[in-house]
Amino acid sequence: MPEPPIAVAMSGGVDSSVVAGLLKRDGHEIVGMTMQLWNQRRLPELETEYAGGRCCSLDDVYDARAVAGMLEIPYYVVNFEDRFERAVVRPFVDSYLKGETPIPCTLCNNFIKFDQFLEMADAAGAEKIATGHYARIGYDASTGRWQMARSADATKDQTYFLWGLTQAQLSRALFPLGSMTKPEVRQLAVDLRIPVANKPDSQEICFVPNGDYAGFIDAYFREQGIARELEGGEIVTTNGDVLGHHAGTHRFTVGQRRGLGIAARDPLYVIETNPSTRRVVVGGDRDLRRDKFDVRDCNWVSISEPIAPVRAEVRIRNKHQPSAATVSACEGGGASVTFDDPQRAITPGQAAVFYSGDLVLGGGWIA
RNA sequence: UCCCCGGUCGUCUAACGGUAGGACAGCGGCCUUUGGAGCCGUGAAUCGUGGUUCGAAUCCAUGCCGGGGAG
Repeated sequence: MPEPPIAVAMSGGVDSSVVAGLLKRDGHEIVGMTMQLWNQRRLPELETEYAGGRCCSLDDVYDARAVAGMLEIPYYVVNFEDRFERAVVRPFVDSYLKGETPIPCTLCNNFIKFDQFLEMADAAGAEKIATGHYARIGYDASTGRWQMARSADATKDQTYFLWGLTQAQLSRALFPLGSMTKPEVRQLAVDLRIPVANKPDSQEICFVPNGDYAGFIDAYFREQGIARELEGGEIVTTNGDVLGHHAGTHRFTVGQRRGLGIAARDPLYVIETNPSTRRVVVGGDRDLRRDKFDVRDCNWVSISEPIAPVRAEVRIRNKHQPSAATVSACEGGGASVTFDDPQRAITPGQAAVFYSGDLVLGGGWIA
């Protein structure tokens, strides 16, 4: 009885190509799939001549197909554009207009890569899916839970974007790169004769080609034919003194320094954005620090929802050094978090991920 | 109309008569599978005109502009 195939999500980049190569080398039956998530030509006004390093470009599909061909595995391009727009792009836009700062990568993981892609794997007869994410998954027989831990390569760890995965999703996911370092992966790519071994890592929001997310939001609204009223407003201090004007609160996020255009004795940072008053509040570095905040829609990963407050190291942005805190789960699936020491720029819409050492306890959305 | 005070990078602000410097803002790069942050680099000024002086942002005269004053 042959084992069912493993569906490998192949972006055309080094990491997922190595995953496919590794599993193939180890004798697994695999099927390669590339998710088509966004048509880069949809908003032509955002086109740049520099097209590398983002998902769903024709070059990336070409690369993925070439790797699959070299490995002699079945390969499909699956079109998830509708779902991607509904579950990722629109929430991303709405979030900014609400004065938040979204994380599209986490939504994409929750609703695309570990949801619709699993359905596609079912259709291909695959029980497991494998991706090039840097994180570790394990099963704890004593609690009966799937656990997630930070990757061996701390600099590449992606658990900040994966905290939303459910037990059901984790039970079917394989992260073969979680115990490797990036240099090892690149070396492996050479050893396995993967043609994209030297391709640069992707970065920035995959559906925003030039890094100008505000420009994307504007272009998206124009494409949808939705006219927006004037969005400019005042830039004010925490005391309400007007220092200047801006062209839309969605162009700012908490902690932001550049782009304010206001000269002061010391640097000014965005403290909060308020779409209803169209005000952007600015202040000094010390005005950014807070120790207490709430999260909503928690997902508990390696442990079940705790009844008593738990001590944890909490990360509030991808490259944030997790910092000691107490986390108390609340009614309704949220939690309140209190850092031992105040942290800078705790931003609504971003995620807070709770760790115990390398173990991902869970996470939630900052309210 | 008269009398004071003051005019330096985009902004704020330094410089015994001796290379006009800094901060903030801007711009560029690095970093980064979110947005920020951070780091590195970079352009940019003595209100005009005369004069004194080896040498003027600095001293003198005058004009212009801004603020304040017994009309």
